[in-house]
Amino acid sequence: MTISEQPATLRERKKLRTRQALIDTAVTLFGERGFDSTPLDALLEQVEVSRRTFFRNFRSKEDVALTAVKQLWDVYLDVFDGIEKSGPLADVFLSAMLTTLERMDEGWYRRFPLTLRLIADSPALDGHTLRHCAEVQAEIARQLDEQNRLELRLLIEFFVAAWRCALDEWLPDCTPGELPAILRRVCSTMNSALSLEA
Amino acid sequence: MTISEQPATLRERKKLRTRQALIDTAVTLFGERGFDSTPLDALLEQVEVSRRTFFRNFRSKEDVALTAVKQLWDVYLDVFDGIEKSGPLADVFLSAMLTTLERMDEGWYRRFPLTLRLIADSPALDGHTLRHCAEVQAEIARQLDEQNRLELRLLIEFFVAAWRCALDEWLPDCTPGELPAILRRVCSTMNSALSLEA
DNA sequence: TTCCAAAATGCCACAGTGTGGCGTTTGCTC
DNA sequence: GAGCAAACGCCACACTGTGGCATTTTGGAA
Repeated sequence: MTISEQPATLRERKKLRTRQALIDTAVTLFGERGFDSTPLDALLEQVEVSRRTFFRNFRSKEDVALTAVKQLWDVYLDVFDGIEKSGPLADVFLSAMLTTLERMDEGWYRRFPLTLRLIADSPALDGHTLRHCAEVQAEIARQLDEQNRLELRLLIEFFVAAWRCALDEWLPDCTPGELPAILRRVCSTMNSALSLEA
Repeated sequence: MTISEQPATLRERKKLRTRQALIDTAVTLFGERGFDSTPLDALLEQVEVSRRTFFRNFRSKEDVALTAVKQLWDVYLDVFDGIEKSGPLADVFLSAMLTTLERMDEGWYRRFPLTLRLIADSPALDGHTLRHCAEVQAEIARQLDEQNRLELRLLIEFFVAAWRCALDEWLPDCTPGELPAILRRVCSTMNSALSLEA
C-alpha cells in the first residue's frame, strides 16, 4: 500500500477525504475533457470546494493531476532508503523499483495509467513530470553521496531514462503485471544501447 | 554562426531587431531580478513593445528566456541531419554536438551561460527546458527510424543526459573553450557508469 | 509621387491560474 | 457547554495568455 494510516481525529479524516476526492475527480475529469481545456473551476465545482481550500492541499493544477506519479517516487525513495546497497548500483536501482511496484495498491494501478495518458496529451504536465523526476534524481544522489560524482549522476540519469522508456512500452496496454518484466527487459538493454551502430 | 541571414526588406529587419532586443533584454533583466519575480510587463516596458506584439514573437514568457537553448538544438538538428551516420551511434551524437558548438557565435556564448543560470534558479524554466529536450529527442528518433527502436530510444536518452551532466560541470566557469573537452570526458564515462558498484 | 493592400502594432477586454486578507464555521478539548 | 485552533469560504488582486478591432507603417505598383 502507498499510505494506509488511519488518522484518529475526525477533522483529519475529513480533510483526507476531500483531498482524495480532488485527486480521483481530477484524474477522471481531466481524462474526459482534457487537462488544458478543463478549467480548475470545473473540478472545484464538482468536488464542491472553494479555490482557497484547493490551493491549501495542492500547489497547482498540475500538482493534483500528477499525484500518482509523486506517490510512486515517494515510495521509491522510501524503499531505496532502506534497501541494502551492494553489488552493481544499476541492479540496486532496478530492484528498488520492483519492490516499489509491489507496494502500490489497486487504486494506484487504476489512477496511474490515466495519469500517464494525461501526461502524454499535455506538454505542461510532461514538463512538470520531468522536473519532478529531476528532483527525485537529486534526492537519490544526495542519499548516495560518494566520490564518483559524475558516474553516479550519469547512472541515475540512465536509470530514470530507462524507467520512462519502460512506461512508454507499457502505456498502450497498462497491464499491471507486465510492468516489472518490461522494466527488466529495458534495463537489460542498456548496455547494448551504448554500443549501438548506425 | 547560428543564423546570419540578412532579410532584404526593411520591415523584416525591424521585426528582427525588436525580437533580438526582447531576447537580449530578457536574459539580462531576468538575470538581475529573477525570472519568477520579474513581471513580463517589466520587460515590455523596457523594450517598449505591447503585450500583443510580444506574444506574436514568442509563445510564452519562458519561451523568450530559453531562446539560447532552442537555438542550440535547432542548429544541432540541422547538423545531425547532414552528418554521415557510420560507426557507433554514440560517437555520431557526440561529434554532431561538437560541430554544433563550433557553429555558435560569440553572442550565443554570452547569452547561453546566463540562460543556464536562469534555468538553475527557476523550476518553471527547468521544466520547460526538459520538455523541449524531449521534443528534440523525438525529432532525432524520427530521423533515424530503424528497427532497434528501444535501444535507439535509450541511447538518445543517454546522450542528452550526458549533455546535461556536461552542462552542470561547465556551469561554474562557463569558459567556452572547455565545453567540448568536458562533453568528451562525460561521454567517455558513460560505459563505466553503467557498471558502477555500490 | 501617389495610392492601395498587406503586415505589423497598439489598445482593450476577457478567461484562467495562483495568492493574501479576513470573517465564519467546524471540530477538538477541557 | 465554552473556549480555542484549524479548516473553510468569500473577496479582491496580480500575472499570464488570447482574441477582436482600429491604427500605423511599409512594400509595391500605377
